[in-house]
Amino acid sequence: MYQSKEAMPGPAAEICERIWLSIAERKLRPGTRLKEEQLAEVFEVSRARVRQALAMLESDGLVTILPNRGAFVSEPGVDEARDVFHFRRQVEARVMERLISSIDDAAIPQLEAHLALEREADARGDTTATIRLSGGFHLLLAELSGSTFLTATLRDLISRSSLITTMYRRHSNHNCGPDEHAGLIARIRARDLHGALQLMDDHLRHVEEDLDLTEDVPVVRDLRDALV
Amino acid sequence: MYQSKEAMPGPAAEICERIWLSIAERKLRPGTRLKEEQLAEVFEVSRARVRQALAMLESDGLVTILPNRGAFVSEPGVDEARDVFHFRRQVEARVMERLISSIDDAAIPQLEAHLALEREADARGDTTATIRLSGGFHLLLAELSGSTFLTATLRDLISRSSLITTMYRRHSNHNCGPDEHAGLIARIRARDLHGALQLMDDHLRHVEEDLDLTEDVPVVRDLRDALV
DNA sequence: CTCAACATGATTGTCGACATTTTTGTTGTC
DNA sequence: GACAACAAAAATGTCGACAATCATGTTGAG
Repeated sequence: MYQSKEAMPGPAAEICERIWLSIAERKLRPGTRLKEEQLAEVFEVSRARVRQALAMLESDGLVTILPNRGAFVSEPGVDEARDVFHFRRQVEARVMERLISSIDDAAIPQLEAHLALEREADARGDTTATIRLSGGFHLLLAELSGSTFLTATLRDLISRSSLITTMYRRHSNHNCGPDEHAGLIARIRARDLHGALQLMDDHLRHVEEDLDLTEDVPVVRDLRDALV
Repeated sequence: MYQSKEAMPGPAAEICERIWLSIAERKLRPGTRLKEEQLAEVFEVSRARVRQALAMLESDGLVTILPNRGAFVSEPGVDEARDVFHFRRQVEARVMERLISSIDDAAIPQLEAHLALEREADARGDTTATIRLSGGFHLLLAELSGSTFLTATLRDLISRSSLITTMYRRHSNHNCGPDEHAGLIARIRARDLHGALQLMDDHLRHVEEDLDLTEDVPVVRDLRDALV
């Protein structure tokens, strides 16, 4: 879990970014093997860079590295998926508590500006940007709450949520609509903690309910684990 | 935040371990610069190894890496310290909820076995082992709760708590006594959720109150940040 | 024909050397 | 004597080549 957003090894972060985007766009499907040499060629960087990037992505839970075997796009199971969403609801609740008890009015415009970006991306049908900005909204909430820890944790959770969403979503991809975000801003402005908590919880459950978490897809990466 | 305890680059983990221990033993004080070459010489490994280890320790919050400047033992401020403890109380509460709702009796002996180790270390005055085992108890609780996420998060929190404790502790180092852990086991065995939550919260507050978090020690690492 | 042992190819892991950046020390000028 | 520009030293960042490991394909004995 990287905490400072921009202080990490700059050039490697860009590789992360592009791989992340490819996963979000479903170009890279879960289970796909990520060969270092290949990535190095595609991105025109050294293999060491790729290695750094993969290590970061692993700590974000997006890829799984098997020693001497290679890196794969993670395939979170349904139990892990539910775990992530369950925990995320808790964390976002804590964020909201802190935020409402400490936010000053000067911060509200930041939220509205972000919301505007979301609506714009949504309007022009830019799915990738929508997913990204949607997570960014929640992350912004955490940053404004002033807790570096909540921020770091939520950042991790959002990455995983995104991957889970791309794996298990069944309907179209309204990954979490800007409208509900607008409602959250309204509650925050009114310092309505109870309402905000309620809406946030509904919001997150809504996202989870859009997923098909009925059956586990036990695509094992290592056959040794399959025949146990 | 590394999740799988043993699946990380094995040899590098050992370096982590030893640095971690040195920090816990207060051999390495917060703010100390960690030169890669020097560490490589001491541990008789390549500099690349040291680099890996430092990257891990950074993600655990124990060291801070400034690009092109080097790695330093982190110096969490009082606000960050309170943040960590506050969040940790929340996480440990969630752990306890899950644990008590899902634990089976076969797991109890594991807790007791761990407690025995703690008592033994405490009895022979092995401070380092005591600190380590004390954190390990809480981590074991998380593992038994079955949530990989809670476990990973708590693991991170415990690392930071340990560093904070070494920085701000004022009394002797009864970092969190085995006796309170025994109480927790009793509550768990009795499936007494309310009592367990209460005791856990007291326990953690107790640890925090033993610290001197009155004044921030603004030891800046980069002078450029000091004269702003 | 089956299976085990071996050889081959591909991929990851590791290390040492070089380039870059920062810091420290020196010199020279005003 | 103070300060700025420059030079030397040290530490970090980066890269390419080699070694270790794993998967695959082949061969040969039973």
